[in-house]
This record gives sequence, structure tokens and C-alpha cells, in this order.
Amino acid sequence: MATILDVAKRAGLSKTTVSRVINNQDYVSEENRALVLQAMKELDYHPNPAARRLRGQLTMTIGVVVPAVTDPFFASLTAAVEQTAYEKGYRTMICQSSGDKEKERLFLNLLKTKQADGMIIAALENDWKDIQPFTKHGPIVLCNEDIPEPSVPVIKFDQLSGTYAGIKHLIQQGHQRIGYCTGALFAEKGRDKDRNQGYQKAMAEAGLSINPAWIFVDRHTTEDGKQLLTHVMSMEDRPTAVFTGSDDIAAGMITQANEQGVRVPEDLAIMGFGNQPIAQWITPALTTIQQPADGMGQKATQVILELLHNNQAEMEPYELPSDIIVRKST
Amino acid sequence: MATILDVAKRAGLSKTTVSRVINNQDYVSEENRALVLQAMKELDYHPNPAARRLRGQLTMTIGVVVPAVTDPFFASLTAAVEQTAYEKGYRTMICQSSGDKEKERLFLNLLKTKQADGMIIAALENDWKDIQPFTKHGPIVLCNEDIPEPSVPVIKFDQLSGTYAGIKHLIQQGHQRIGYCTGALFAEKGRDKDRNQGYQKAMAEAGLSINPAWIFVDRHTTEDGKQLLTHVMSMEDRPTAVFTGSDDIAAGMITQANEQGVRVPEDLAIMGFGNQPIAQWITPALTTIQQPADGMGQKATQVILELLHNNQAEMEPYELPSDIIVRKST
DNA sequence: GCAGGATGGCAACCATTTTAGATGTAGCGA
DNA sequence: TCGCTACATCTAAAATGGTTGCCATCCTGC
Repeated sequence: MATILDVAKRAGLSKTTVSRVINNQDYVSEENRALVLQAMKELDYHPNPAARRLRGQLTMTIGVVVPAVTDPFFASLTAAVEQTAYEKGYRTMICQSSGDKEKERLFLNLLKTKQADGMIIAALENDWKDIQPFTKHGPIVLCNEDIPEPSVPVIKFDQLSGTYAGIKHLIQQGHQRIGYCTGALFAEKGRDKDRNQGYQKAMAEAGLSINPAWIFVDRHTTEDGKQLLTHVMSMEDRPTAVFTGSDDIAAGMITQANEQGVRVPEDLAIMGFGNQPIAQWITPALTTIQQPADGMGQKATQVILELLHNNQAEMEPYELPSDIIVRKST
Repeated sequence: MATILDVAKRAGLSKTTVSRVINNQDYVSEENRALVLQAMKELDYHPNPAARRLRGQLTMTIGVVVPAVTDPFFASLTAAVEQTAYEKGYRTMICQSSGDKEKERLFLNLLKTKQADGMIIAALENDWKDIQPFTKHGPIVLCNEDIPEPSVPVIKFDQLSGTYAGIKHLIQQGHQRIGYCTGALFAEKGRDKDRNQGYQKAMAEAGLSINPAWIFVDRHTTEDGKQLLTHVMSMEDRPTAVFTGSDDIAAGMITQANEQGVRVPEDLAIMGFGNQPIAQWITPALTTIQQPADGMGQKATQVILELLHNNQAEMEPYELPSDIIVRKST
């Protein structure tokens, strides 16, 4: 590989001048600039990023931490980050934390060692207090996380209005007896709190009362969904629709419904959350809330770049709208 | 950030000695080694990779080129690469070529500029002759590609035996009239040739003749699958099973079958290829050939690392077995 | 007293950016 | 015309944080 010195020699100038040309700085005559460019071209010269980096330049690399790229949601997010970053001339490094706190921290070290300019964390494994210190080495943007003080930008979905729209959709379909799955009923903050509020708001607006027996807590998996369906169908007084809070639960419910001959949506309408691929393949296809992973990745990247170039960004959470996708299950 | 000099000072030794400790070299007394390690810990010292890189070291980074991370197959592959690389202390950079030749070449420049030690290309966009020159800057491993001369390692699925196993499965189910989708019938090389051979082999072994009318060329999409089902069911003399060569085609066929009231597998057995997520969600669930993306990513990474450390690797294609996943559609 | 291995330090080197300063030229007032 | 300043242009050298070849020193055993 040719070095800057080779270029300088060939152009008959000093390497400082060549450096100036490379970095588009002033104080180089047009004549010499042309000479340098010519030499660079002839030698197929590319500046050595390691050397630039050592000298304290940007690395043109950003990192993204996801639990697993195989999860469609995080795949979309990663894809959007990579695409957006690429368009701005940045490269992307990935880290699958897969629940490993140490791996996450190790990856964040890239910031410390100047291998990445900024980090997007799409799912925080460590406590924020263990991550906070890394912020002094470069910008960090969080996705879908709540942290004590808003010291870094956070990109979120508008869970409240997503849930609100979902429940409202069920109400518009004529349902009045609406079941609801949530992670934690009395959540003080975070995703569940927002969703719960959306649920309450939609119910209240329609003048519907909430039946505590139709609120299901702590269900997460397809398996939970199967059991939940059996449970719901065995109730004397049962809801006509269930807002599940996750496509996985919903898919499990539908699978079990098909098994038991329960008709969806006639006997029970079922709504998912997330618009994962399974939502469109299961029969009947799932009505669900789309979490715009694309938009999230894009926004997170834009904010990181903003932070990198202007060193400032909005600290109030960026809330992205979630769209409702109506299919056959409601 | 603490530098090696800070560590040296704190340990009361020269930076040479510190460097020796860092790199696990000989000629450092246990005593001093401990002193250095202590100092490193106290200062939370991490060597600056840019500096090491500049001095001609490895970057501990490998790149992986995929068409899109959102494709489940490539997501698995990427995930496996990242995981395997991480276990060996390497970081992973991703590039979604998304059919963009220039993006692919730009990404391969990372090799030239020593930002990555090696590259895994999971889907080649450019002609090999345009990629070949990059090999002199670092190892490249190809996945699922055929190149003129085996100048770099190639990781492939054993398409022949996968197809063979699939057809054999159909025969064991009692089918004798077996339709077959292929990309190109008289393929001279590559995936289609191998698959065609597997088909022929299984049919020949069972003493079954091949009916040219049951060979369908150039079908790829779900839409193609829908049309194909209609076409097959309209045939006077028709197969009882179809090996589709892709889950997408198979899913299209099943969708259309459900639509038309054709029973799968009673009226027509349908087999996919790839074991994409859709295969398990469609009803009836699809019997298919699993392409072990995990194994592929793992193997590719291992080969790259092998090449990096020993500078040599097997040039004969590595062929990974494809497993058959039996579900409800056959 | 000396051979020879263990140990450790100096200084060069990697490719770039940045700092400080050199050189040349033009403008301007005396 | 001369001397001075201002500015454009360019260069040498320092700095960045490591690794490494080579040399010096120490210690052990003979």
C-alpha cells in the first residue's frame, strides 16, 4: 500500500500538503492540489485508517447492540441502522449480547478504544449505572429503554397510543368484553405502564368497564398463549376479544384455538403486538400493532450522527408512532 | 485513557516490558508480570487497537457480506458468524449488499485499508474477477458460490444429498409420481446441477422414471407457487408429490391448495427447501430441507480464522449436510 | 573469570494529523 | 525605493500509542 509519503514524493511536495489536500483544507494552491490528486490516483492511494484513528480522527464506525440478529424485530432494526449508516459513509459493527452482560460491556469498550464513534443499544442488559460511564468516550443512544435521568437520547415506540389504537380497533369491531395481557399490572414506568394507560384510556373513552378477571399478567411465550386460550375458553364469563401484547402469545392462542375448534375471530378475537413475520403466516392472519423497527433504527442512527457532528441532540425521548395492521384475527 | 506509558510508570518498568506482558511474551519475570497486571487493572488500561493496528497487527475484526440481514437465512448466518468470531475475540462488521455491486466493493475495501482481517461473502454480487484482487489484502471465504478456480475456500451446502434425501423421503411415503422444480434443467454447474443430480439419483435408485412434464423450471416466488398448484391440479396425468426447491414456492402452492380445497398432503404432497420460518407457520406445516445457516456461518468463520493464523486452508469446497425436516405437508 | 541464558530497556518504526515556523509575495506608508 | 506587516503557502518535526530488533545487564554454574 502506498503511503502519504509516497504520494508526497511523487507530487514533489511535503506530506503535510498532501494531508491538507486529503482533508480538504485551505492553504493549498490549485496547482499543487491537482498535482497531489493526480499522484493519489496514480498510486491508488487510500489513507490508512489506523493511522488517522491513532491521530484522533473519527473511525466512521458505529456499533449496534441487539439481543440477537435472528429476532426479526432486531434484524430489521440492525438492517436499518446499517443502511442509514452506510448512506452517511459509516460502517456498522454488531454485537449480539444474547443476555450476556459481560459481552455487552466488552463491546462497549470499542467506544473506549476508539474503534467505534458511537453506540446504539437496542436492548440494555446491564444496569444503566454500569453503562453510563461509557458515555464519556462517545455518544450512546438507547432504544426502548427507560433510564433514570435522560442523560442520553432514547428512541421509543409510542406504546400508549399503539395500545390505545389496538383496543379502540377492537371496540370498533363491536367488542365490549375485552381481555388484556400485560407484563406487570401496576407498572410504575416503562413499556407496561404506557400500554396499560393506553388500554385504560381506550376503555374509559368507550365507557367500558375493566373486568379484573380478564387481565392476564406475566404471559410471554407461544406456550403461554396456548394455555391462555384454554383458560379463557373455560371461563364461565369470558371476553370476546383478547389484546395479547405479543405476537408470540397471540400465535399460541390461535394455534390452540385451531386445535380446539375455537373459531377466530368469531368465538374469540385475538390481537397481537409487534407484527412479527409469524403474524402474516398464521391462519387466521393476525391483527397486530406494528413496531416500526426500521424507523427506529433509522432514527437512532440519525441521532447518533447528529451527536457525533454537532455534539448535541434532543434528550426528550423520541417517540415513534406504532401502526395497527388489521388482518383476519379480529 | 491510560496509555502503555502510564502503566509502565505505575509499575516502575519500561513500556517494552508492559507490551511483553500484554502480548504474553517470554522474558518477563513472574514478579514483574504481576506488577504490570496490577497496574493495568488499577488504571483500567486497554491497549489502543489503532496503535497496534498501525504497527501491523491484526485488527481482530472480520467482515461479513450478506444481501440483507432481514432474510432469516442470512440472519442466522450472520448471527453464527458474530458468535463464533466473538468467542475467538473477534468483532464483526456487517455489510448488506442488497444487490449493490458498488457497496460490496466498497465494503471489501476494509480489507485493503486494514480495517478488517478477513471477509466472509455470503452472497456474491460482483463477478469473481472483480473480487479476486481483494484477496491479496486478506483472506476471503465464500458461501454458496461457485467460482472458476478454487483460489479461496468455499463453504457450501450439500445440495445433492439434501435433494436426494428429500426425494427419497417422498418415495418412502409411497409416492412414485414425483414432480420437481428446478432453476435450470441442464445446469452445467452450481446449485441446480447438484440438486438435479440428487433428484436423478434418488429416482434411479428407486427404479422410478422421470416424467418431463412434471419438471417445472424457473419458478421462484410464492406467486409462482400459486400458479403452479393450479397448473398441476389441472393436469390429466399428474404427480402425487412435488419437490419445490424453495419454501416460498411451496408456501404459495399450499396457500392456493387451501384456497381451492385441495388437500395437502392427501391430494398432493408438497415439499419445500430452506426451512424458512414460514415453513413452520403455514398450515399444513411444510416438510422441507434445512440449510444449516448456523453451521455455515460457524464453518466460514473457523476457516477465516484458520487462514488468518496458519495462512492455509482446504480449498476443496466444504460441504455441509442439509437435514430433512419432516412436517405435515408430505 | 567467563559462557550463556534470562530479563528488561532504548530507540526506531508504523501512517497520519497538527503545531510551529519558514518562505515568499503583495500591499502600503514613509 | 525601502522596510514593514499581513497573508498565503508550504515544510519539518512532534505527537499519537503501541511493537520489536537490538543491545545491556544480571545471574547462575562451571
